[in-house]
Amino acid sequence: METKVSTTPEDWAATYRRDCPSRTVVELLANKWGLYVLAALRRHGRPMRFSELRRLLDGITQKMLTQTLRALERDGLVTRTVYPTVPPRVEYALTELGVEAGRLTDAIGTWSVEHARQILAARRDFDDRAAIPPQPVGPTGTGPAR
Amino acid sequence: METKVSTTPEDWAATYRRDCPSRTVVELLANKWGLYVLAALRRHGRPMRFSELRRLLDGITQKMLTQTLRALERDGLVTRTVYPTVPPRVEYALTELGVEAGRLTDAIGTWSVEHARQILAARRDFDDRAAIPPQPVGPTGTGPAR
DNA sequence: CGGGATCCTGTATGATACTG
DNA sequence: CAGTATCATACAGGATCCCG
Repeated sequence: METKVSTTPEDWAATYRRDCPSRTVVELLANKWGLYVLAALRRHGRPMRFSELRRLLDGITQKMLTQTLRALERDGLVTRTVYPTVPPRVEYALTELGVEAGRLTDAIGTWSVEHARQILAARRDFDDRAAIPPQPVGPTGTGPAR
Repeated sequence: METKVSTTPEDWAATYRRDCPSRTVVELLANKWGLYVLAALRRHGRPMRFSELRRLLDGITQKMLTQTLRALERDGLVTRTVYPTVPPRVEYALTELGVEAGRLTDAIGTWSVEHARQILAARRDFDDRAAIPPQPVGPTGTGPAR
């Protein structure tokens, strides 16, 4: 209530409908590679080459990178410029829209880094608690050596 | 304002490494259901019941919802409270951390709604351009009709 | 170098049924 | 109601090979 956004609860309800167009947009951003590519391009501040992105994003395959870039290009978040030089040279740059989206994905990336430690701690904690032998019952051994 | 740890380009580089812990966090948020659940809880402003979430998030299966909530709980973003009433009643609430994360995912959801029209237009445009007949080549297909 | 096209497998996700 | 357990499968994603 304290936050003043232009979207109303009614808009949100529509968002949750599986046929809401915005869902396809969310799903574009809510995918690790799409998110990383956008964040990387935004942080880099200038166009990047295909291989540059590939090298930066550890673990991404050529297929996934191509696929991701295509999807982003298709939705108007990045532009693809081909320089017909001898060794082909293709650069990807963010559009205005892409920069905006990049701000959001960048924020997630940054937040994740800043809270990774805390979250991983909570995770270990949870796992430990779940690993406690299932034996709360009975006055038998307080500590079932199991 | 939260303690803003100045992120440097070097930090980012680490982010892109597949073994960077933050990646697991990103992947928690960068998934449509996780994103929607967080956003929904945040927008709702108060705890929600399992079935409430299920009804709201059109298309989510009980399995996915459970799985998503578990993951969020594990990472300390939501708390799970069970009221041992006759018909079981379980409520999910955001933790402080969850509220923060929710701000980010909410932002993505909101942005997606606000730009869906524009993005879908770009998408149609792209598809149309791609659909241009692969060259109404004149006489005798120059290329092997495969 | 920057992909396109294939092939192939693991996992994510869905559908269904059962339980406390 | 709020799950857990199972089974079935679609699709994401990895590995390869090839081409302009």
